[in-house]
Amino acid sequence: MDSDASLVSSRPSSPEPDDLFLPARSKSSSGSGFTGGTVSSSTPSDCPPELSAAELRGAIGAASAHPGDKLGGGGFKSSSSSTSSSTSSAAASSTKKDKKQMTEPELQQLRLKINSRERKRMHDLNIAMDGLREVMPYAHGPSVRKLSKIATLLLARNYILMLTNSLEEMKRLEPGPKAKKAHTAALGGLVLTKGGSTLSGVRVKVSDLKLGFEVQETKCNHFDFDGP
DNA sequence: TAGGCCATCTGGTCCT
DNA sequence: AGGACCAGATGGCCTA
Repeated sequence: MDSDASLVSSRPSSPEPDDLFLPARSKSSSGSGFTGGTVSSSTPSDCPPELSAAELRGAIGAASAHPGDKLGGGGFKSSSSSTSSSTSSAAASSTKKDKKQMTEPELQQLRLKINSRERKRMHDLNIAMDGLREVMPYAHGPSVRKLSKIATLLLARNYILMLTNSLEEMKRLEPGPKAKKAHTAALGGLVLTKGGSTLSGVRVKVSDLKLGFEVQETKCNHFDFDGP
């Protein structure tokens, strides 16, 4: 059936979305309840938050170009979907005709092609969602169910707010040598450089965010984006 | 069994 | 014109 059913089956003991929707601003400075380990920013999922749609598209396309449509073999309910990729050229040619002039099989081929594209698009979206899950301060592992999509998004939002608040708090502190280094590195990982073309990565122990956390530089994927 | 979550299909709209 | 994006509909799987 669902090709991803196995993934879904390992559902997390997801916190209620309402629970995730904490007023992060008011809580962030109090240490937070996150229990995750380290957060790595070395994956494409830590791309800056203000990529344009086109840029995001390019990044996703580069990162998740499916070599061959495995979806067709995924065993979905539509028995005909498995032929979609192999017949895309025929469908493409048929789309050049007026739809009213198209025969039933041609219309069907076109439909299959469109369905296949949509499947791929949704899978890319899920890959990005998995990337987001990976960097969330939440327990990972085979025995732990995945965060749901809505929970992932809400948790990510709060996590960003918490980090932002932590940075603001650090700014207020007298910057000693260690704090200054941490501050700089954290900024590098979280803030876009104006007109910049790359993003430096940091590795932050979330549990230490409050108490002068460790920062260790890591390699980071490069993201091309247009500065404001 | 109800409800939550998900994948897929589908038609419409927007964008390049 | 073709592809990307979006939202509604549908049906399957899983858990309480």
